[in-house]
Amino acid sequence: MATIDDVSKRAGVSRSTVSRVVADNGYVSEEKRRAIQQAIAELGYRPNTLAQALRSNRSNMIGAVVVDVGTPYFANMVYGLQRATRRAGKALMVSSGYADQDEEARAIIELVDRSCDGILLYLERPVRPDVVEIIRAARIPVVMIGRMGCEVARGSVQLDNFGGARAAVTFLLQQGHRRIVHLSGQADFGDTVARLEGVEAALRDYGLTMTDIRVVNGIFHQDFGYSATSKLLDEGHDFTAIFAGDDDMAAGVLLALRHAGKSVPSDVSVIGFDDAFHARHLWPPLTTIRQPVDEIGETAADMLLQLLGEPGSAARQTIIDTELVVRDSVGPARH
Amino acid sequence: MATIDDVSKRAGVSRSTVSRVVADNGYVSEEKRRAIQQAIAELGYRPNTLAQALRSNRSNMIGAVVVDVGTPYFANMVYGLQRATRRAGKALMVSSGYADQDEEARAIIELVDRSCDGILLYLERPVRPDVVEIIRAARIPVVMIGRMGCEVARGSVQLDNFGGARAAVTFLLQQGHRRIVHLSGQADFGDTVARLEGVEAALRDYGLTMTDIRVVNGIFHQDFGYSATSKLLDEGHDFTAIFAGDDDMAAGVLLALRHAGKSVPSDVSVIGFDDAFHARHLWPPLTTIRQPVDEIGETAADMLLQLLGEPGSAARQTIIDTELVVRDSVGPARH
DNA sequence: GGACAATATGGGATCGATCTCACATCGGAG
DNA sequence: CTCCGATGTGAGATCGATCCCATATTGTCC
Repeated sequence: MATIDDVSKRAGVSRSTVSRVVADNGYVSEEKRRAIQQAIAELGYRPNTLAQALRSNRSNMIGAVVVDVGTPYFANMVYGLQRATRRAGKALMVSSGYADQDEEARAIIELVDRSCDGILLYLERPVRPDVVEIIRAARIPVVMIGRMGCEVARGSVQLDNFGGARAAVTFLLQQGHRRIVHLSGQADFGDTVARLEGVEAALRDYGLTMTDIRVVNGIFHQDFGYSATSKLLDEGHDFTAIFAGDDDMAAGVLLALRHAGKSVPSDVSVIGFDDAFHARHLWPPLTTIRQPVDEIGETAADMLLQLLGEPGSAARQTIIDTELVVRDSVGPARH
Repeated sequence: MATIDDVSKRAGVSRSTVSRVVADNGYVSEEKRRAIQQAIAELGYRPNTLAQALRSNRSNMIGAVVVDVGTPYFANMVYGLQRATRRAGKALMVSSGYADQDEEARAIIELVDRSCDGILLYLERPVRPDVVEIIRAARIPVVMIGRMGCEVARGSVQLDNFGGARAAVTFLLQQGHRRIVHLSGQADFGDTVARLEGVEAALRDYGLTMTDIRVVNGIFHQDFGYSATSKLLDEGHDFTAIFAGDDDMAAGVLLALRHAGKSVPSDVSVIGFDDAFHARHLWPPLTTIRQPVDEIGETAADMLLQLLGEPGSAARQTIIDTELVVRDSVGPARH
C-alpha cells in the first residue's frame, strides 16, 4: 500500500505538501499540485484512514445504536441514516442494543472508542450513568431518536405520536364510529402515553371523553391484538371500530375478527399505527397511520451532522409528522 | 482521556509493561500486574482503538456490504452477522451497495481503507476488477454470500436453492397437483437458475418434465405475481397450484386469485419461497420454503472469522439447507 | 530600499498504541 | 563457579498521517 511518503518522494516534494494537496488547504503552487496529483494517481494512493483519524481526532465516522437492526422497522431507519451520512461523505457504523442495558453500554462504548465523530441513539431505556459519563468525557455529540431523552443529548428527533393517534381516532369518528376500542401498548413507553393523549384529544373534538370508548392495555405484539380482540368478542362487547396501537397488534386483530366470522370493514373497522412493512399484505390491506421511519433516521443524522459543525450550539428538537394511509380496513360505521 | 502513558506513570512502570498486561502476553510479575490493573481501573483507561489498529495492523473490525440493509431480508442477515462478530469480540461495519456497481465499489473501498480484518459480500453482480485488485493488494480475506462468486473470495456461503425448489414442487406433487404453474425470477440470477433445476428434479422424480408444467419468467416482485396470475386466469389456463419464485411474488398471486374470486387453497394452492417477514401475514398464511437468512449471515461471518486465523487455507464453501414451512395456502388438488 | 503581508515549502514533533531488542536477574544444571 | 534458559523490564523505533513553526521567496506600498 502506497503511503504519503511514497507520494512525496515520487513527486519530489515533502510530506507536508502532499498533505496540503490531499486535504486541500494551505498554499501549494499549481506546478507541484499537478505533480502530486499525478503521483497519487500513478501509485493508487489512498490516505490511511486510521492514521488520519488518530492524528486529527476526526474519524469521519458516525455511530448509531438502535434496539435491533434485525427488524424491518430499524432496518428502514438505518436506511435513512445511511442516506444522510453518505451524502455527507461519512461512514456509518451501526450496532444493536437488544433492549439490554449492558449490551447497549458495550455498543456505545465501542463507538466512542472507535472515535466516532457523533453518535445516534434509539433506545428503550435511559443510558447507563457511567456510559453517559464516558460520552461526556469524550465530548462526542449525541442525537436521540424516539423515546428516551438523555441528559447528554445535544438534539432529539421524535415522531408526532400525539398527532398520529389523534388523526386515527378522528378518522374513525368521521366515518361515524362511536363504539370504539383502543388497544394500547406498554404503559411505560413514551409512545404509548403520547398516543393515548392523542386519542383523548380527538374524542374531545367530538365532545367525548375516554370513558366513551374502551381502552385495553397490553403490549405492541400481534398475539396481544389477537387475544384482546377475541376476549372482547367473547364478552359480547359491542364495537364497530378498533384502533390498534400498532400494526403488529392490528394483524392480530384482523386474524381474531376473521376467526370469529366478522368481516372487515363491513362489521368492524380496523385502523393501525406505523404503516409497517406488512400492513399492505394484511387482509384487507390495513388503513393506518404512516410513520416515515427512514425520514426520522435521515432527519436525526442530518441534525447530528449539523451539530458537528457548531460545537457550542443549543440543544434542538424536531417532531416528525405522521400521515393517514387509507387502505381498505376502515369503512362507515354500521347502524 | 487517559492514555497508556498515564497508566504507566501512575503504576510506576514503562509503557511496554502496561501494553503487556493489556494484551495479556509476555512476562509480567504478579506485583506489577496488579498495580497496573489498579491504575487502569482508577483512570478508567481504555486503549485507543485507532492507535492499536494503526500500529498492529489489526482493527478487530469486520466489514460487510450487502445489497440494501433497509430491507427485512438483509436486516435479518445482518442480525446473523452481528451475532457471530459480537461473539468473537469484533466490531461490525455494514454498508449497502444498492445494486449499483460504483456505490458498491465505494462501500468496499471504504471498508478496506478502514482496515477491516475481513470482508463479507452479498452482491448482485461481480465486483469491479479494480476493486478486486484493491482487496487483493490489501490482503484482506473475503467471504461471499449468496449469488455471485468472486476470484478474490476465500470462501462462500450459499442457500440450497436447488433443494428448496425441489422440496416445494415435491410437496405440491404429493398433494396430488399436476397442473402446476411456476413463476420464476430474473433469468440471470443464479438463484433463479438453481430453483428451476430443483423444479425439474422434483418433476423427474414423478416421471414428469418441465413441459408438463407452465413456467412464466419474470422478476422477484409482488406486481409480477399479480399480473402473471391475472393473465393466466384471463387466458383460461387451467391450474391447481402455483409455485411462486419468492414470497413477494406469492403475495401478488394471492391478491390476484382473491380478486378473481378464487379461494386458496380449495381452488388453487400456492407455495412461496423465502419465508419472508410478511409470509405469515398473508391470507391465507403462506406455505413456503424457509430460508434461514440470519443463519446464512452467521455462518458466513463464522467462516470469515475462522479464515482470519489461518492465512493460507484453501477456499471453502457451505451450503445452507432450506426447510418446508407448512401453513394454510396449500391443500390437496381438486379433481 | 526597507517593511510587511501573502505565497510556498519543508522539518520535525505528535497522536497512542505495538513490538523488537537489549539488558538485568534468577535458579538450576553441569 | 559458570553457563544458560526462563523470567522480567524498559528504551526507542515505528505505524501513517496532521499540523505547527521556521524559513524562503515574492510582490507592494510608502
